[in-house]
Amino acid sequence: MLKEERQRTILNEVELHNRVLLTDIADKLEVSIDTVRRDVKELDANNRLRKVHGGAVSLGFANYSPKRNNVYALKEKSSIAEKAVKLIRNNHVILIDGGTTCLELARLIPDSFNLTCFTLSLPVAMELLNKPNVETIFIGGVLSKDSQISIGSNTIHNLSEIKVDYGFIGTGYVDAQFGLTEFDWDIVQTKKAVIKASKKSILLSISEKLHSQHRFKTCDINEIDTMITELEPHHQLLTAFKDQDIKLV
Amino acid sequence: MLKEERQRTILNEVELHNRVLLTDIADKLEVSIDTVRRDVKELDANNRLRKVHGGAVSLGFANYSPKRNNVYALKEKSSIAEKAVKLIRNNHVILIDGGTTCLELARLIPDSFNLTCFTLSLPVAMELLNKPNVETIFIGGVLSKDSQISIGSNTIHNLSEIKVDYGFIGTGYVDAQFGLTEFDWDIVQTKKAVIKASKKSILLSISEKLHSQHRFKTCDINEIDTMITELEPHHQLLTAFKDQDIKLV
DNA sequence: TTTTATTTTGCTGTTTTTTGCAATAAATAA
DNA sequence: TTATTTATTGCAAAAAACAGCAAAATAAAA
Repeated sequence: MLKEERQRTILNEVELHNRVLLTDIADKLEVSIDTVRRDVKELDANNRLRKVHGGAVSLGFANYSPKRNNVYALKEKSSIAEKAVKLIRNNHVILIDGGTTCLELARLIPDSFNLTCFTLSLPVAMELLNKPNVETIFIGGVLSKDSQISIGSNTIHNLSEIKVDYGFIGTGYVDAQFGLTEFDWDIVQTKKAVIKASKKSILLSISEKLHSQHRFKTCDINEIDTMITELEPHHQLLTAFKDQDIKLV
Repeated sequence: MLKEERQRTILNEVELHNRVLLTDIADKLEVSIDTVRRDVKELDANNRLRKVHGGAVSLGFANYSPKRNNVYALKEKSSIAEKAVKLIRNNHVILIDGGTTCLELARLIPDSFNLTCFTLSLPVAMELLNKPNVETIFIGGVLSKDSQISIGSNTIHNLSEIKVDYGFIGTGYVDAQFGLTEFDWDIVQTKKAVIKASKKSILLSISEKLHSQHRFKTCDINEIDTMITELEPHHQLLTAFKDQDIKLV
């Protein structure tokens, strides 16, 4: 039996079942487990599959990554996300909201971080699955087509049963006077639940969104513990928030 | 024996079996192994085949999809998904499992269909969000990195509270005797819950997965109502399933 | 035809690759 | 935690590849 044949068989088996055990392969091909191990190692090095403890998994399954070609103000959002990541400590339990800024935060979480992450955003969840040491828990519910997050009573109920260290929330509109507001009533209800589920709420908002408001109110500004923008904390645009009971980063 | 003749024989053998062993050829042609080696080396240099340690493989075999962005056996899976879509009626409430075949099913749901779709697969949910008339509900829970679906007790509990018309499930291993099996215990528990939550369970499986088994059992074959493969229902590979209380499509 | 040059082939010893085994370390499960 | 499974490492035997050489076969020239 040629090595190429063996490797082809291994690949077939992996593609077919998404995951295989080295012992099964060794058994099937009637070679020693060391040989299979070496083959899998080689295939892994060539990016044909991914080697895991005890076996191998297909790549096709773990490759999805949301595209971020056309993210508005990506630079600002990245800088916000960078500041946000600095707040996170190992073994924290956090909750990440939807939106591109939060997605950027998820993306920037280092591979080494050991975290438990709740989220109700589909793209954020996808991103978190790529982090080897993050346990991801999706808050289920009816999915909003626009924002790709869970909404509705079921979501709110699920959120009512958890309490996390930090809740990172994005928002539509922020104003020092009127607080956080949104265009969509369902989203507001969900965000309220997110804030309630968080010991500390961290608001991620680019400066453009400051001093704007809309129809439905999520909460007052002082219900938020920390607000992160791409600006320096003492920037003049933020003076209106300085008086409030809120930490600026 | 002419060199041309020998090389022709080698090529024939490679095209027929996709591979040859140098020793076999030397034996068959009654020449020294060095001669065969030299022939193969020459054929390799002319790109007629690919020389490997101990023998040679056909070109197609060697660079079989080096960087495949397409799904394994996509053709078969699409044909299964097409058959599955035909079972769905307007205003049905359905539940779609994970896996590439189920993802293909989600993709093939026509835009005109008015459905309520539960799912525990992240990629399937993403796909369903593109369907204008489908209300998508994600079953939350701990997310499995490998399979990108919700697993764990929370998922199972959530599933226990719904009852859908059709549950479309993919599976790792299927056997007429041993039923549906998986290699992962968590997945098995989840699939059990999916079957329980469905008035009718539809199994989607490409024929390659038939007559294979693994460690943990999901259920017996007769707990499934309908099995869809890419084969005709009367294909000989399916005879073992004909005796069972299961509908073949 | 005979002689010479060239290519092909098989053989020998050496080097490299592959494979399985055993001892130890690491990771996972109970 | 302890016990069991899986990984890693080094090693040795076997198989294969390689390089060089000489005999045999073939082609070309005298």
